[in-house]
Amino acid sequence: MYYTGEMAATLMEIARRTGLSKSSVSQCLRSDGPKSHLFRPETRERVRRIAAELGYRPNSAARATAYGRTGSIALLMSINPIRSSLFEGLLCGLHDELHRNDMQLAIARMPDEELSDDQRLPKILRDWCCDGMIINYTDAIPAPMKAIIREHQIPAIWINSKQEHDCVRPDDFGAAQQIAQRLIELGHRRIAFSDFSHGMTYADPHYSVIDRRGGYERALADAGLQPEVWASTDDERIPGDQRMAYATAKLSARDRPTAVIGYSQNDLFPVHAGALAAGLTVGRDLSIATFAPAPYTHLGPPFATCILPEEEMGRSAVEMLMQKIADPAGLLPARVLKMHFNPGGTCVPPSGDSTED
Amino acid sequence: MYYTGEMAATLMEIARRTGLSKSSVSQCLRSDGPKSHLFRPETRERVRRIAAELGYRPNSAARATAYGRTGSIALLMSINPIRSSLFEGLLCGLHDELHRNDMQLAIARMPDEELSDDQRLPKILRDWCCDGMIINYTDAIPAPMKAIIREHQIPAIWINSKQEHDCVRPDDFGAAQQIAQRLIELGHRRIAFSDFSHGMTYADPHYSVIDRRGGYERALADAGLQPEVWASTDDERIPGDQRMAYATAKLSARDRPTAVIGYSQNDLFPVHAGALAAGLTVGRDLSIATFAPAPYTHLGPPFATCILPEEEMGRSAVEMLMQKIADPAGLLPARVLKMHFNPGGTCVPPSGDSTED
DNA sequence: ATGAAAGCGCTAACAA
DNA sequence: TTGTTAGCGCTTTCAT
Repeated sequence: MYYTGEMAATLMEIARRTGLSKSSVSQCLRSDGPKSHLFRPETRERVRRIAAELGYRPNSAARATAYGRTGSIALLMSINPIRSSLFEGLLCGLHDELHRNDMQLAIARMPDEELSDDQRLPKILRDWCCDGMIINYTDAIPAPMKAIIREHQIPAIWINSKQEHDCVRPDDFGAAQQIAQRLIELGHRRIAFSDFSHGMTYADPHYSVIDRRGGYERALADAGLQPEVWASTDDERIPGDQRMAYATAKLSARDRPTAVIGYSQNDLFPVHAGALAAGLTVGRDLSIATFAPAPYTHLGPPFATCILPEEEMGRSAVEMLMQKIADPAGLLPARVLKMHFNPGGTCVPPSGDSTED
Repeated sequence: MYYTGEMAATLMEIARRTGLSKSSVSQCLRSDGPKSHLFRPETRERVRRIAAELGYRPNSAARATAYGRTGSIALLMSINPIRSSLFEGLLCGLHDELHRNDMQLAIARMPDEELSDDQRLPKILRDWCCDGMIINYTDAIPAPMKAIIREHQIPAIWINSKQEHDCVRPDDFGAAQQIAQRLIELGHRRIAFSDFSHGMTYADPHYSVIDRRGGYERALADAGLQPEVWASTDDERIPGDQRMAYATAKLSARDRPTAVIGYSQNDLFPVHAGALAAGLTVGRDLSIATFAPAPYTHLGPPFATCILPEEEMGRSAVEMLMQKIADPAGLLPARVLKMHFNPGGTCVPPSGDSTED
């Protein structure tokens, strides 16, 4: 039943050794207990010491049974590839805030196939084993999942997704608009937007695919400029090994763009290489900018970057979830997080050699 | 206590409605229960139906209290930046195998500072709340963590780290050796190894930093070739914005290497760009290869890559952990996972224009 | 300042 | 084939 031959220490054992009762020991051991301050400091100290000697570890399952809260929340994700880069910071933020609340994080990934079969539901949905959920499903949200959460009124916060309520997400539209405006202010007239990975080839893309491009187009429209989008379409796909050549061609043209905004860093690498091939130096002859958790720094001057507020999103989500757990009925307004623009070293005025309007 | 005004359904409630006893209901509901097959199919069906109607979700805390197992395992990580790329596949592997065992994954990240202060230990170490741990600490392993795991004899498997026992890791040495041998077989005589990020600047680097370079050097030595390492040293740092220039210089020399092995993809981007700047075409004039979860495909032909067996590592770790939970005393021999080499499109014979020995 | 007792929801050994 | 009983380790209420 336990790891060792000897049983693990319990409250009962400590009670025996200290001559106190089980409930007294329980109180003494918890600094937050409703009556813990009623005990003599010396008593509490004695209890602590014995507990330490015995290597006592509270059985959190038993506590959860009695207390009615598990002390853990779950992060739900699709089993389909997530942008793992988004993960590191998010985890930090979640951890930070959870730790402040002395709670744990469980991770659950859901293959869509299994959700149809009730028997094979992930434990996390089948059992009652967490106090709330943070949902990182951005699209193609499995119906059974939503149903279960609704029926059982499980406190849940959506992240990285556009929802009216109980939701946190970065302001992708605003960020893209901001980048484009900065470039326009610097004097750029031809600004391209590259999104090789998505383009219009997905029926139901992540909202950021729409919004980043949307913000860019809005900024250009407001300034009376023509947008130029480099993206795969249903008619014209741009596979990985052709992107660099594509960029080279575009950047070799007489009316080439003087700046390129990439949907992500991955959309900028081929642009960077294409610029080199076209004889241009990024950060001098060509400005580039993108969206990422942190500026890319291994390829010359740091890429100008709108910083994805991953940590903040994690912290906000937990914060909101705590409120939701306290008051499951209340609807929380969506939080839209501003992104900070780090100009890095790749955002400069257009150089003289390019065609000015 | 519960989410809704109405209490959540319990075994007791189902017992009441079916006219059965609590324990009968418990057995009927679990297909794996020791006595579940003793009940009439019609009884079991009735119980199932009522449970479903009531929206019954087993309280896994209560179950854990009674059964003595939590049904979850924890992944321990440092709070310091991990290679997040390593994360996606690992998570898949862990999830796969855990799901087969109907278990859950908890994530815990440990800031080193807090570990000194006993009061602020992460819940995961302070409480008894998982059946075992998978440890992703590769270096600078916090002493209190090790102590707790040892004292409480918590079943634990180390991943991504060199340990004698209870450990799974990729064969970085062998993989590097394999890459180098392939290049040598192709006719390359000058093969460089680039590790801009680490080099010799860290006192206690991840074992792969040593082993990848080591495997490379061994292969070259065996073939009687001179190694050429591009790495930061204590005397000569190569910051991010100088790497490309560094590579350009090296690749412009008359006795330039005809192939470069990068410690990671990030070490290859500057090389790729440097090659362009030096007028070389990667995959024709220059071969490159590296180690990664998957070949990089957004920059011309896919990078030749030794595939990090993340999923397999995750699965193996869980598998071993299950054994360890069953028999905590037994020592499991370390598993060293072979990597598969995917030649992609950047591994070709040296072209004629380079200096042949 | 401390203890006794009841109960959380579940499992398992033993009866019937 | 089903019920009874006794826990699991903890928290909380109510006495003292």
